[in-house]
Amino acid sequence: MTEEKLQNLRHSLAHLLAAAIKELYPDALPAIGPAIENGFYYDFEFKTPISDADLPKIEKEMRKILKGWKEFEGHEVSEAEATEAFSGNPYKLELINEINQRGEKLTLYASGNFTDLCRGGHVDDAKKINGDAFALTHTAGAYWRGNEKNKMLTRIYGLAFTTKEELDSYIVMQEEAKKRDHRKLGKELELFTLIDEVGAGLPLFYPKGAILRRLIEGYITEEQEKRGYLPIWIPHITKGKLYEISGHLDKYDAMYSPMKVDEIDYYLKPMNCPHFMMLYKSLPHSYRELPLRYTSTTTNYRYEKSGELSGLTRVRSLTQDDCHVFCESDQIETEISTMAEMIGETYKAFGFKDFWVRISLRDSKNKGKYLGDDAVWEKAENALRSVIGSTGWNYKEAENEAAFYGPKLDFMFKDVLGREWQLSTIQLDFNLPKKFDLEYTDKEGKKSQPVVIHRAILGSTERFMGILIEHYGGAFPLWLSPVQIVVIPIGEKQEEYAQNINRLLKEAGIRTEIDSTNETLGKKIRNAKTSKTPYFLVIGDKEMENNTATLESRDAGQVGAFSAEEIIQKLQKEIKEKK
RNA sequence: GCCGCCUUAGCUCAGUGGUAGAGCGUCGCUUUUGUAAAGCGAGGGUCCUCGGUUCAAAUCCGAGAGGCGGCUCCA
Repeated sequence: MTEEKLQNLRHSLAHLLAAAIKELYPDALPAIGPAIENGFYYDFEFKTPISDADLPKIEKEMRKILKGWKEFEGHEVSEAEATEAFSGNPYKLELINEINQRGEKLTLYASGNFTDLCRGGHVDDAKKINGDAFALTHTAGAYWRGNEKNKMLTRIYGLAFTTKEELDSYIVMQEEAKKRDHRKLGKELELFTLIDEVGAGLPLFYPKGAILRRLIEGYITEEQEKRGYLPIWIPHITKGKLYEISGHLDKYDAMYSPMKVDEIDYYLKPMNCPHFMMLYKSLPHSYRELPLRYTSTTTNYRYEKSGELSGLTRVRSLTQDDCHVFCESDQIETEISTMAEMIGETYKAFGFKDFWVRISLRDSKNKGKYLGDDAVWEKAENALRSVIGSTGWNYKEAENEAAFYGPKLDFMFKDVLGREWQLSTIQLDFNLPKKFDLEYTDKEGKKSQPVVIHRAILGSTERFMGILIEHYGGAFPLWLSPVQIVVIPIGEKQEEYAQNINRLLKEAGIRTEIDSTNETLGKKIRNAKTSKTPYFLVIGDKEMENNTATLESRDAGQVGAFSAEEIIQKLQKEIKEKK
């Protein structure tokens, strides 16, 4: 079945859902019901609330109605006719009005005794809908037209495929994906946790999680320093004055309430840009220093709405690998190119292939609403386009998506449940240099204003970790594994010898753990495997006699018996290659 | 924040108005193990919190906190 036909099938099922709802809840008002990835949804205003428990009943009704359906009959109607047909339904009336305003034709589609306002796109014969190949999955609240000022409707989601087999295999896939959910693995592998008494959206990291964080952040630090990026450090609380200058104080809504220190308001920092600006401003600068690349990996605190929080992907304490490059406008393209190259290398190192880039540009028809010089905008937008165009990455240009202060690139990823998240970002900022009155002395000896490029590769360490955990399903490559090898003495007799091997590995910089518990070998191996550690060593009498240890790999099974030196060499070689 | 669901031992979860349960983990003893779970025993709970109904509440009702699925903005 073609993608278009599948869309038609799904859209037809949305109609069927609405028909069933009208039968079961005559006073419910249907609003809008499109086809989506893997299925469909329909939004309704219910007079009495329904919940997931009502779905089986609705599904049953859908199958019953489906039997009486043949084809979808469409016909054009006048505005008066349409308004008449949907009087009492403010949602449909709003849509009718808008369609009419746009000068488009109004069409109604009917099947059985259900009629809906619709632009078309259904299966030509309702018999083509397989009653076993769809399923209602869950209900959710959704604001009318996605605007929180509007009424909250009840959305019913459904899955739909051509055959029951496709539906079943999709459901099985979802079950498998749930096993890789970073929130589940975070607990199981002792990486991080959320604690009620600490607060919502404030994750705490166990030793293994802290090591993983350090490895990820350390990688970025190393890559940056190779390229002439300079570390800075900034405090986490700051006078309100700073945000008055930056303009965030009355515009930024995710700031925590201030605390009084000596009668003055101090804020937890929700972003780092103003501090970077101040540090730049506090020294005189020459064109010879540019581009000046300041970086800092530092935590921000943002008040995110409670309902928005989710594991590590949406939190209230987020650590950014932040960077601000101060440069001349002629240097924009080279700087962005370096950034893109670093981002590409980072994704490769962490095994990320599945992402796309959004290029947010200004509204070309309304250039007046943007801040900054037209020529600089032009340069910046072209630089973003040409750099991304030459990488071969998937990208979409999004006109009118740029901030008023500059265009940007956002790198988008999906989590195991198919939700999209932004990680890396490159943003031009023509506003802050002005607000902070930044300058440098140019070649002619005159004061000039630098361009600021804001950039984060990880985006936030927490979110990056969430995506990373799911990407590997917790089975990290050797260089990223919090524990790289478990040393397993079979019994007490080998304990001392095993401790010695463990020490040699540790001294060589290998992250090890020794399992000295009073358990059977089988149990110790099971524990090593369920912890997803890349390697383990078995040490019994045989190994002791030959001064070796038996190496087994998570991915490749038994490797063989080696001396401690050989094992160290093997692991170090693999770490170097993979990284 | 809003709509819906959920919250019982460290973890996964049974338990629908009448004295709080299981498996795993933890601790102790026995066992000293050769490639995915040894045996026995012990300990562990303000049943998320506060309030209400009831002779009696983990269970029913209300409010709050936290988690989950969505909606708008964002890393």
